[in-house]
Amino acid sequence: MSDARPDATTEPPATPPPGARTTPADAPETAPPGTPREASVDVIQRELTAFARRARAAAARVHPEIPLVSYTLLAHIEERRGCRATDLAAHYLLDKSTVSRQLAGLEKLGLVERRPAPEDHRVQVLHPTEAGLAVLATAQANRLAAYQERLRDWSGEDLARFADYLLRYNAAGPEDLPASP
Amino acid sequence: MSDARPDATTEPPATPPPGARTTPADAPETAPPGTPREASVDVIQRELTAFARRARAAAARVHPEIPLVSYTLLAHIEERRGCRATDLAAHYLLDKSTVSRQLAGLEKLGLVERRPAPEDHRVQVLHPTEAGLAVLATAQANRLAAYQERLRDWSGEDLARFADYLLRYNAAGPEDLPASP
DNA sequence: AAAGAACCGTTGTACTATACAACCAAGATT
DNA sequence: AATCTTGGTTGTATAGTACAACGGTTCTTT
Repeated sequence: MSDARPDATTEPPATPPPGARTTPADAPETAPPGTPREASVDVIQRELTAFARRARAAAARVHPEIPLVSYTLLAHIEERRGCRATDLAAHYLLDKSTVSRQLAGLEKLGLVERRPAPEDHRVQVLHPTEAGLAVLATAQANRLAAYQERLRDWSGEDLARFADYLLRYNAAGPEDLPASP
Repeated sequence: MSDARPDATTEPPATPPPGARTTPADAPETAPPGTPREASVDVIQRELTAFARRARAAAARVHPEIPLVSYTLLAHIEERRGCRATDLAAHYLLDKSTVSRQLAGLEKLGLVERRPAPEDHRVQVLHPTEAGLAVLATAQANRLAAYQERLRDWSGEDLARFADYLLRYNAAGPEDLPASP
């Protein structure tokens, strides 16, 4: 309660927007049994958006150590031991230049290492350094812990299903992601 | 267009991860029935993160009309007819200055209107203009349509449950959101 | 009532993330 | 060889954001 925040902590509109909605969805706080598809989709849209929106704001707080979004890239590099910059760009829908600069930053911080590929002399194979792995490990641990905490009260079944839904949602590919600003 | 993203799903796993863990976008795994809590949480964490990351990238494509992230703010203003700038800042964990500038942009585009409050002369009550409402309606429609498309194959039950999970997840409040970098 | 604290919003400054375009270097095609 | 293609870097520009300092307001306290 640091500040006066009368309206809110949660995204779902306190008051169902009267009219002006394109859908009859009144954004129920908890989806009742007979929720029509449109309503559910609307809620999903809004909630995912809310998540994405807040995620950015919260990011800095979680690992201020890694000053960059490039934490993600580092994670990816680690995940598949050794990858090219282009892979990262493709995977995250980023421009080559962006990735290039991010990597430059990571390298300057001593978190990644680039090695020329023996075969193709154009590519550089990226590897996390020791420091990179360490940073990554703690960051990951922190984040996972935070999620564990947040999801503490959930039943195992719900967790599994939620995870499943998310996988399914994301599996559709990044192309047409209609998400939040 | 020589995009940097020919495909995000086809990138060759330069070195396939030895473990069971793959990247969501590459290998949509399905959470097996007996998934332990930790695994589920891990998946949830990763998938939500992935979503957040991609969301930003996709944002511009969806509504290029509204050049700003401020679409969100506009939506919020509309949602609760009339609100103050500080509310927005608090709600989205943004700095006052950021909100101020975003609003300036929206105003310059003729999408919002600020009126001094009769009572308190410090505050300005924000209202969407006609144009603002229109823009918002179409943007919302587009986005919803995109989601509908993406979720086309889902059963009504799954949609309802997914929506429910998201609500539940987000309801915990923005404070400790441990999300993606 | 005067002084001070608290609040709302703007402006100055700075930095990150990002895109697009132009470019260079190394392979691949013809 | 000449030309396309691909991987990466650099130049330039633009959002979005934060932090700090500030000028008005309103509320509290003396």
